[in-house]
Amino acid sequence: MIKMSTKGRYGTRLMLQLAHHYGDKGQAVILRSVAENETISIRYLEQIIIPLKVSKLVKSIRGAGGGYSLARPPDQIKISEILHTLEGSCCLVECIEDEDFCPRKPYCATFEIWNKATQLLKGYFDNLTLQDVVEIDRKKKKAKPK
Amino acid sequence: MIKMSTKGRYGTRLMLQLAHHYGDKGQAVILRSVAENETISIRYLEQIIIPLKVSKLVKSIRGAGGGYSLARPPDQIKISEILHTLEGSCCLVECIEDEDFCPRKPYCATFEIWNKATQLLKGYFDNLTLQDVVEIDRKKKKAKPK
DNA sequence: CCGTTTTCAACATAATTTTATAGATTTTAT
DNA sequence: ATAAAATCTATAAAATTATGTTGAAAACGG
Repeated sequence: MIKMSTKGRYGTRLMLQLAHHYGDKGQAVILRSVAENETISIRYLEQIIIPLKVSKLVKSIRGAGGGYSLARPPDQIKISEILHTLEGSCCLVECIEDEDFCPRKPYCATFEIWNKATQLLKGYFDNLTLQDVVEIDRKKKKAKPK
Repeated sequence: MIKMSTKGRYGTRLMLQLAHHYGDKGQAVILRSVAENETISIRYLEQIIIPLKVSKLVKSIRGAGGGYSLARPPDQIKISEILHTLEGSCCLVECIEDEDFCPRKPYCATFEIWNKATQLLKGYFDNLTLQDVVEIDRKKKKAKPK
């Protein structure tokens, strides 16, 4: 399985929840409600949101009445940014980003094919914003309400 | 990191080695030589080659003078077959292949985007054969010999 | 034909990373 | 003060990655 880690998947869903409330007044979303809506452990979400905060994709407000919110409008957040933050990158193999990861690179044919596949993915996620996903979500919920 | 497991990566390199010797007379390749060429533990290669054998991508010959060889010509082995055997699939997320994996599917926007990304990858690996990779390899070695 | 070597085959174990949970602390609004 | 919420630290469970040990089949030399 060429799989995304749970961090990337859960993190995107978390960001999607925040995106849905972006612009609401008094809009900070608390992790507990995300945890309930998405049935993900709140403790795990805490670990996931830290890097999102560090990379300035979300803001936090502490204390009662606090919570998290997007640091920028959803149409200015690329999915590739989320993945890059949570997965390190959206590369299929480390040797693509990390120059020194593997000495075989200059004569490695498999590097070429993983690299090409990675470019395909990157191209897709670079041109996809949180706003796009919000719209997919709304359309889908409309088509099949409840 | 949306990463391929080492099984997929090492396994492809293993298959590439076998492909290079396909057609040689007395061509069975021993794992030890693959292990040395690719600097991968021979024990780990043994674990990787078992599923490749089960799915009939490689044949084995036991005993002295034995080894492994491709079960079909390299231009008739798709990279997607190798990945499917070793990774379970080349899906980014399990919910794409496994119907029952996640109940959120009917109203999950992220499913849509992981699915689309998976189709991109699948399309690429479905149209790429071991022979293609062998040619990339030969071209690369020619360009920068030794 | 017999034993030795070569190789695959099977099983068990160890190390590492990923995934997930738990408890205690700090900050802030009311 | 009190309660709500983020933050910090630790730990546990599971999967992935890797190694070690022994066994079994086939070829080969004598």
